[in-house]
Amino acid sequence: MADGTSRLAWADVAAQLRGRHLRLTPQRRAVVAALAEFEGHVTAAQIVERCLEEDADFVPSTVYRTLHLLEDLGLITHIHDADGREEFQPAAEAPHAHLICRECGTTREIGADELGDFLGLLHRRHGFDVDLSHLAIFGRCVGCTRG
Amino acid sequence: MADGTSRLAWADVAAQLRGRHLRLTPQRRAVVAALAEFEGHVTAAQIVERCLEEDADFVPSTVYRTLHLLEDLGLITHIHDADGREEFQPAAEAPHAHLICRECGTTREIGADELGDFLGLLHRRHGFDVDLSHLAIFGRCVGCTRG
DNA sequence: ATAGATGCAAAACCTTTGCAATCGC
DNA sequence: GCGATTGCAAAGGTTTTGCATCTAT
Repeated sequence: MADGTSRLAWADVAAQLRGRHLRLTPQRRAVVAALAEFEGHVTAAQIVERCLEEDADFVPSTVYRTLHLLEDLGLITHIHDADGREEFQPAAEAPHAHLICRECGTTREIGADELGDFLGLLHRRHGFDVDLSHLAIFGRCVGCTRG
Repeated sequence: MADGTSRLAWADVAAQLRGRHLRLTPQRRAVVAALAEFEGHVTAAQIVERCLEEDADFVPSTVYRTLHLLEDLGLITHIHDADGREEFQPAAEAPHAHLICRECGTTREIGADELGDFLGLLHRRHGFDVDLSHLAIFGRCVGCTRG
């Protein structure tokens, strides 16, 4: 996607599941819906909470299983946030990294194009292929530096 | 440090502690010694294990408390590894980032000089000051790409 | 002496797992 | 119906916390 905002496409989820003889259950719908709602980086806990609002019978293990399934299907990815918790995001068609402010916790996306030759440099120099969607860059954001 | 290898200086630890009326206990010595031994990125669990070898009376909570204290003092920093566990390292005088292979788990250090204008770019473009020592870059290393 | 540290044990947290029951296909 | 999926409940692993005791300064 050009604008950096990635959405989890229903069609993709359905297609992937059917293609592998996996099932589209209400619980999975709910998790996907929750992911779509947040439109960005979500903690597993946030998904659990959202799903519980919808249906009190929801259970965390199902959420985790679903999230890991979606990840296996290549539909979402996860990074670990500043506190070490899993934070999921739709697998963007245009992969992007995250700038995470250690002071206010704000997360901001930046695309590969904003990294300059960073990726190429690491590849040439170390033969290292960066997994951009798992790249969490910690530091201080503008606001906190000025404030 | 110029060579990228950072050591935790005893003098710094002692100075910081005394300056704040904190105490240099045997347990703290042991943790610092363990950190020095590994000379790099260490898991909290590794420190605990090492300390237990020295003295069976060691207790994990003390290790965690000490590590967090050292971090507060600015002597060490930590990142979260691929599994979300805390991984500590001496606060390098020459800060460096880490290349972490998601396949084999190998970690490799790279200095600011190897990042090209990456840091400057983020600063100019987003006003974002990267905390280099918390930068964990995930991807595939040379070995795993070739293999 | 006295504030700071430790050990212990328990809890908090996040995540995973086994298994019988259930339900989508 | 069959096999995938769920709920439940329990366990696993990591990190934190309260409190009485101890100790470096």
